[in-house]
Amino acid sequence: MNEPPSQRRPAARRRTPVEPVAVEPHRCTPTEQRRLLGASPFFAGLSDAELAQAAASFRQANYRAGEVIHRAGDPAARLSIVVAGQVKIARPTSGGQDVLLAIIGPDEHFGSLLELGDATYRDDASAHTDCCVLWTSAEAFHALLLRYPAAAMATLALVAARLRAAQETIEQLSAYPVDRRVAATLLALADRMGREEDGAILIDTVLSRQDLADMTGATVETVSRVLSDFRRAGLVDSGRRWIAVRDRARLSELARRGA
Amino acid sequence: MNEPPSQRRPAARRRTPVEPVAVEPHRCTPTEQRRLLGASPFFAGLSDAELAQAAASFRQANYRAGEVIHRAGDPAARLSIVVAGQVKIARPTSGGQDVLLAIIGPDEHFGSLLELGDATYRDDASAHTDCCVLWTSAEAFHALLLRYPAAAMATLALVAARLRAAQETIEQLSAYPVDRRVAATLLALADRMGREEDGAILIDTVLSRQDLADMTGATVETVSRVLSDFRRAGLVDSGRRWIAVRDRARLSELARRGA
DNA sequence: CGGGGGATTGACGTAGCTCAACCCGAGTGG
DNA sequence: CCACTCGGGTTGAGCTACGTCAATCCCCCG
Repeated sequence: MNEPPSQRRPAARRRTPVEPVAVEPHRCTPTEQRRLLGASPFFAGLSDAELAQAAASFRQANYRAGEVIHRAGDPAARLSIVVAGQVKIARPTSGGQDVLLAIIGPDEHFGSLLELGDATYRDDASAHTDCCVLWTSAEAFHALLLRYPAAAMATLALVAARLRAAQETIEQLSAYPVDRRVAATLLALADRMGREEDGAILIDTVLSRQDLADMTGATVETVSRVLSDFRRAGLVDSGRRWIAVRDRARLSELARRGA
Repeated sequence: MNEPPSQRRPAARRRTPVEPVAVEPHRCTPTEQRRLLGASPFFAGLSDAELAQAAASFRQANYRAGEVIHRAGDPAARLSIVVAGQVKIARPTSGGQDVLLAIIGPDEHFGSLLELGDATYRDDASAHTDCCVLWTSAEAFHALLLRYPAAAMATLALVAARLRAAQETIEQLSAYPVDRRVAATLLALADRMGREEDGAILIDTVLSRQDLADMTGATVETVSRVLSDFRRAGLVDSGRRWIAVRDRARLSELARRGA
């Protein structure tokens, strides 16, 4: 104890704790591709031969953080599965602000299900981190689902899970004030991509106030105020583009029953 | 012309125009049941033999308007397909208010997809009108989907459509003021269950201000004010538990670009 | 004809948005 | 290695859309 003051970090540590996650644009071999697809929920349980066949219709694409993958209004041609990194799905609104609908991680899909019957994408997709995706045409994916019922069931499960999450969001937006929505969003993020970091759960992705605002239907300023309150109350720890949950129990209490 | 004044209806006609839709609790025969299932998107294209087999796992239930079908928190056991009438899916919130997630009509499903992995229902379901549903256990439905890939694809399409609708709602709640949300909701309702009624599109179901408020994340009072404005502007016509769209074009303009 | 539930309207309070100033940590180029 | 810059974050001071509370109205039913 009695460390030199220069070594002690302030009550709320404001320096970036980790973050600079860089996925080097790996180019995977066909074998690697097959392995990745086989490990994804979509094609789990396929035989090697089937897997090879399925994998044949996929191509690979790498994106740098921030790069646009497609824009709302573009012809909806592709179905993509994220292999590494994260993809941000945001819906532009007529007011200019964006609504952040999802951050898609490994083994999750985005893009066009033929089932949706969409002629064009409704959302912007961009690389939230450096990332690598496998993609195929909407038609080819449809054909795969018809051919491998297990894949169709897996897709159904994933879409159903998203529907459930969307309904949760609707409930929140309809019925709860901003602080509760922020709390709930932080908890969800911590569960999906939290990492233990000396006593707190660090949300292991770059996350700006703007992102959080777009996720909760609030403004940057309001989110900033809410986070300041949370920080003062010892619920979270936060800095430039990072947030850690410090007191999960109390935050969860707040998310469920309000301040 | 020059009708006796007693015969002329006021500018905004306030008497119930139609509404009292009563579905007499019909009890359908097994044959009838099979026909209905065969006509539904789920089991379209099955052979007669397959259809008979699928239909065997379904039972029938009739409810009177207002009757509770299941409550949030009940063990999630059933998957139901609406045959006639409408079912209201509402999520109770911790503040006591309800969020109206959907009004389910004929050939649509509600309840538990096994895929969701829910142990309990998350929503209340109640008969919005007198209605008739065919139901089966979540497990049996799951088995049917595995057995008939076409049914799985149809279910996927329906769930995907709901996801799209939910995302639309999230966009609205996040980014647009109440009047636009109400306008958009009225248009959607008019499209789904509108009926031509002397120059206007009557939304052909009982619809209270409270229902509309629960659909748009607003309060009864606000919705009432918005509707009064719409009525004064000649956009809609409304009365006790009914609404008709009088000027679709302008209402749609308002829904897209704001007042 | 009376009762009751839905609807309307008004007065008022406030959560959260807007606008604006300012701060600060992290790259960047000299 | 330092100074500059710039994007992200914070904080404050109004303003307003919408919620709350409350009174009144008016269909529709018994």
